[in-house]
Order: sequence, then C-alpha cells, then structure tokens
Amino acid sequence: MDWVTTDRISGYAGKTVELRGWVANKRSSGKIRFLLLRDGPGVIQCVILPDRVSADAFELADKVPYESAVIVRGEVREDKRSPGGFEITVSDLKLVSEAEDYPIAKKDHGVGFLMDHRHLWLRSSRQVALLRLRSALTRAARQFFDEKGFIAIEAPILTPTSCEGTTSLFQVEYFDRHAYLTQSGQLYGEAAAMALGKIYVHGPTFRAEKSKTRRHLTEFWMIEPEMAFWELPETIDLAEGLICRLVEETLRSCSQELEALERDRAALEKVTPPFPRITYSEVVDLLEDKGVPFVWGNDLGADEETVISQAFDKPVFVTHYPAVIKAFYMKRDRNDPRLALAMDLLAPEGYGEIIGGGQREDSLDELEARIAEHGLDRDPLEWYLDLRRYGSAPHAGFGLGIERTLAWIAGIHHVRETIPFPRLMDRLHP
RNA sequence: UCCCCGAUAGCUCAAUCGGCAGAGCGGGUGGCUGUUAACCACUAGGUUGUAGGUUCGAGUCCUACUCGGGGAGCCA
Repeated sequence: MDWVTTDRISGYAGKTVELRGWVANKRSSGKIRFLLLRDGPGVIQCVILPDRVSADAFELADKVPYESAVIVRGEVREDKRSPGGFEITVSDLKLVSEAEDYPIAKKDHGVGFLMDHRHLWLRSSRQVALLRLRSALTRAARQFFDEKGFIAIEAPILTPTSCEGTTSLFQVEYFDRHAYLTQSGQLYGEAAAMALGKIYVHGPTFRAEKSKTRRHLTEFWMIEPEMAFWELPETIDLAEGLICRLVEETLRSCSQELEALERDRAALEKVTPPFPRITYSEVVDLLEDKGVPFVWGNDLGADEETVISQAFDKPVFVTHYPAVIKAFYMKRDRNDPRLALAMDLLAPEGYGEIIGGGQREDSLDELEARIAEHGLDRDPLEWYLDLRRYGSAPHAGFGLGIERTLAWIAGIHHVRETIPFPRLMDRLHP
C-alpha cells in the first residue's frame, strides 16, 4: 500500500492508501466520526464508520487527543462535502504516539502565549502557509539571480568590526578578543564581486538595536547582490525585476497560501513595472504637498515612509539621499556632491523599506576621506581599501530584507510571523 | 532609551459606583450516522502578576516592582 501525502491525493481517487500525520481536529456525530489529518503538505478529512473499522479503531477515533501522531489507511474518495474535495473512508487507524493535552486551542490566543509556544504554533494553517510562502520566495529570489549568471557566495557571520559603523552589534567572545555578529554581508560581497563579477549573498544579519516595532527583528535574513561595473540606474532596474519576479511567482504558485492568509490578490497584481522612482528632494516636496513638516537633510522616519508609500499603489524607489545620512561606502553624485547614489525601495501599505542599496565609492581617496569623516577605525577596513587599490571598478548592489518583503507580500501585520523562530529584543525563546 | 496600554480558571475575556469572582473555548462524563472552529446536556477548574498602602470592605483606588503588548528613535 502506498504512503501518500495530501498534495498528491487527487491522483489516487478510488485507491486505498496510507497517510501519516497528526490529528488536527475531530468531530463526531454518534456513529460517524470525522478526523482531520494534517500531514505537512495539507489537511484531509478522514471518515470513520463503525462497520468499516475495528471496534478499537472506532474507539480510537473518538478518544485520540489533538496532535497525536497517527497512521490512517483507507479509500480515497472525491466528496464535495469534504473541505478540500477529497476524503478518506478509513479502513484502519493506528496510533503512533498519543499527545498530551495540546496547549493551542482552535481559537482565541494572544500573541505572547503563541510566541511562547512558537514550536507548536508553527503547525497551525496560517503559519504553515507563511513558511511555505517564505520558502517559495527565497527559492524564486535565488533562481532569479542564478538565471542571470550571479554566483552565490557566503559572507562570514563572525566579523572583526562593524560594516557601517552606526548600528549596535552583538558582541561575542572570540578566543582572546571580541568579535561581532554581522550586520551585512555587503563589504565581503564587494570583494567577491571583484573576483566573480556578479554575486549574491543570502545570509543572516544581526542588529542589537532596541527596536520594538512590527518591522524589526534582531536576527533577520537578507539577499544582497553585488555587481562589478554596474552603476545606480541598472541596479534599480535589477531590484525592480527581482520584486516583480517574487510577486509573479507568489501569484503563480502560492494561491493556496495566499488564500489561507486571506491576502488580497488585487493589491499584488498591481505590482508591475515600472515602479515610480523619485529623488529624496522630490520626496521633500511631496511631503510638503501632503502637509507633513519635513526638513531637507533629515532621514525619513516611519511616518514619512508611510505617507510616501500611500501616495502610490506599487513599491516606490527613493534615490539620491543626502550623503550625510547614508553609510560611508556610498558613492557621491558627481552632479551634486551633497547627494549619495543611494536607493531605497519602500513597500506599499506601510511595510517600510524592503530594499536598501546603491552605488559604492570606488575611489581610494574618496573612501579614505569618508572613513575619516565618519570617525571609523581604519585598520580593520584596510582589506576593504585594497579593493580600491587593485583594479578598482565602479560597482553597486543592494540588500533585500526577506522578512519585510514576505510580510508585505503575505499581507501580515508583523514580521515576527515570517521567520520560523523570531528573535526579538525581549524574546530569545524557544 | 522614551511614550502609551495591559496582567482575573489551561487559553481568550467579563465583573456597573469600591459590596457574593463569571462566560466561552479547552479538559472530563453522557447523547447524536455527514460533521465543517460541529452541536446539545451535565461536570471539574481561582492565593485576581508581586510587594506594600487607603478603606468597615479592594479584581476594582494609590505607590513601587516584574512580565507582556503597541508605538517612536534606528534600520532591512
């Protein structure tokens, strides 16, 4: 007898199969009992009738606690009354492991309780949908770069110093000295781009900022492409292509997940090229038109980002920020040295910045001056300066935040649900 | 670090003006041959976050603390 999973069940109509999974729910009506079996790929309703199974199995169908592991054998039948269209008429039900009282009920839980039980919360349909969508999203992103000839590289997670010199880092003991958890793979990505041409880093990132918002985690994942001999405009095109690909792929292959998440497809269908591209200075004018007080030279806060993203129904690129509010490695605009060749992509619906990047400073003299201006320690960056000493070339790249992108595409409120085990300022467990 | 809100049964919450601590879900028992977060009946379940204060009387008012949630700054 074949062990079949629910995603392939439609090919087995009329056949007797075995399914292995967990008791997601059960209902009974006297002499007929229903058991919802969750097997990972999906959920299927199993019907237990007293004249089709042993007395023990019929009894078990009533007594088996939620989330117990079971093996079901029975005939696959198409039935409109069953959620999902197919159901199993059970001929045998075996208990693999009886569960203790399951803490997560069918309804009404607070976020704190669910986060304490994250290891079990993952089993719920919404979380399963989110994690499947996350997997589809990272797969699509990597395919997008692979198809274009990008080489995947890994950046170190333990680093000797800060990449950007601004944010707080997690310090760890490293033999007789200190090391820091990386806040970006970018600098290493630049070195790899000089070796391989076009590369991307897909890896974790750590920020010790005491941020408590729906957009922040202390540990999150980025995909960071870096391209030698590329400049800002084509880098923006690449970012636009990536986002469109991710949305297309979601709409094409994740309909069930979007439905489970009750995500409005129409909002995603609007995400087609070209995205609006506005400069920082134009943003200042836009904010003025909207009656939001803002001074040129300040960084955009959450309120400003919300106003900007609400002015458009697709993601919007903001470019040419004042250099002083951007990282030391950003290349200055030749036409206006106050500006950096930077670009951020703001997601619609208030999800904030999902991409940040731009063209890198490729002049040794300029970069040395920036390091000094930012008050950074030069010694640990000598290797980075070498990239400008030995065949420096224009280059550019960006970082895509996986969790924010997923939160936006999935239409969920908080990024903590977009990663299996979120790390937050006040939460390191489970 | 700052601002706001909260903590009552295993879970989600209610409790009027300061006056007998309750409901739904989950658990247990029983019923029901097509249920869809099934339903119906019965049942068990409490040091109201901690410490102090005001009061004849505190879940309710006051102070401190602890924990949690939301937001800001910073950022992806």
